[in-house]
Amino acid sequence: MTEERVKKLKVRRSKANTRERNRMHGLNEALEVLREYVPCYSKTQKLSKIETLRLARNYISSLAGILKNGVKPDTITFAKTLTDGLSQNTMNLVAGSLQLNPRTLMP
DNA sequence: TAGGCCATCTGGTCCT
DNA sequence: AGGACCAGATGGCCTA
Repeated sequence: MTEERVKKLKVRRSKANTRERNRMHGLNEALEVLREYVPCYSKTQKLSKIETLRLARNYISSLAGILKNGVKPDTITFAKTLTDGLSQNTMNLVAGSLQLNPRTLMP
């Protein structure tokens, strides 16, 4: 491979890295917006990416259930649906935001 | 100190 | 040829 070719490939890789970085920043911005739409949003105690996605999924599921049945569940049932499959830490945050004792969400 | 989370780099694949 | 997207690897930081 000629020196010129190697140089060209390095430049191309460097540009690709920059684009990839920007792409991931865009993805993170979108995730940040999503964080604001799910319960227990906090600027100081941010949920992890995976927990944000799981909570969003549960939240959508809860809201869909309310629309389908036309009945609003009690707070504990609502909170249990929201925290299904989430970490203990996130459960505590959700419980706090709904002014519930975290113990009420224990399995 | 181990495990979780994250940012970044990288090579592969697909599309224009 | 070059850009977008993706998944794996790696190293740094934080916390239980």
